[in-house]
Amino acid sequence: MLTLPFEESHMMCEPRFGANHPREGFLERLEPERPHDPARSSSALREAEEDLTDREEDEREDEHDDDDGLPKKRGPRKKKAGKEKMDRSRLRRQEANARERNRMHGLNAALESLRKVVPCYSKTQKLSKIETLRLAKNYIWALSETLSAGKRPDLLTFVQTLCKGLSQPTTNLVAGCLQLNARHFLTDHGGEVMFSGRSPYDAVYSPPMNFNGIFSLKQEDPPDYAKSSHYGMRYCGAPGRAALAHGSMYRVSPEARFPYDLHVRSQPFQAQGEVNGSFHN
DNA sequence: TAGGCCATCTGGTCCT
DNA sequence: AGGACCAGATGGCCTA
Repeated sequence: MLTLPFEESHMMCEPRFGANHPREGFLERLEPERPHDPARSSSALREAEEDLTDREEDEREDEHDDDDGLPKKRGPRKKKAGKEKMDRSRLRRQEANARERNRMHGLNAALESLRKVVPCYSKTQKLSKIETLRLAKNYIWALSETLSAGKRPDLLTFVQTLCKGLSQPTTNLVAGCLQLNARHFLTDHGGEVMFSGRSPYDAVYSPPMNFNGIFSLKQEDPPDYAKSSHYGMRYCGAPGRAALAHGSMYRVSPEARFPYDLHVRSQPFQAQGEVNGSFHN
């Protein structure tokens, strides 16, 4: 791990802190208001130790300067200047690291909020970053398709769209969230989700939970979705049945009932324009 | 134990 | 000059 910038040798030794070297205060000055993170704390502490060790060396040098009251030149000034430059460079690096951490934390926070508005959010079984982005893309696409069609999609088509390009575990998770049997989906090499050929309605539809308007089922969840999300899918009834072309890519007749109502802020949306407007708000 | 995922550090590049 | 952004490297953790 490249976590030992510049000189490392002193870090292998016992820290030489005196009782009057407040580490914590220094750390707080370095990176204020960060949530506790063991890994991060250790690295920050390491950085702080480096810095404090350097300062202590400076102070020790200064102690020898005034034995006879005259300022003594100890060692080349050039070296001191170089050391100051190095200290400054190191400090800037530490500050840059802190900014980078904060930036990544912001990115992760945004990703977490995205997780909460795509289907199948779970605190305990979090989607990976890449799967979250893929699922979000598919979700937007699926909703757009639904709007364009102007009618309810069938569940399996919807899930099929959701699962395009997702890994098998995530596909299973999505199918599980939607109370579908994942056996009915096959994934080809291109990541396209195919139906195996069995009737989708062989799958058991146990009553999905209405999760405050979000299309996230069977998951434990904070109850503030209705507040935080604009769009959701609400389960509204038992699915109909549709004929399948046996052994072919799964298609469902348009008459098949989709067991969900699309809702915008708990109101059935009427037009795509409204949705687009809301998105841009 | 290998592989996936993640957090962090780091140096480079671009922009203000 | 300094901050934001990015990608590569690295090591830790977890799971199959």
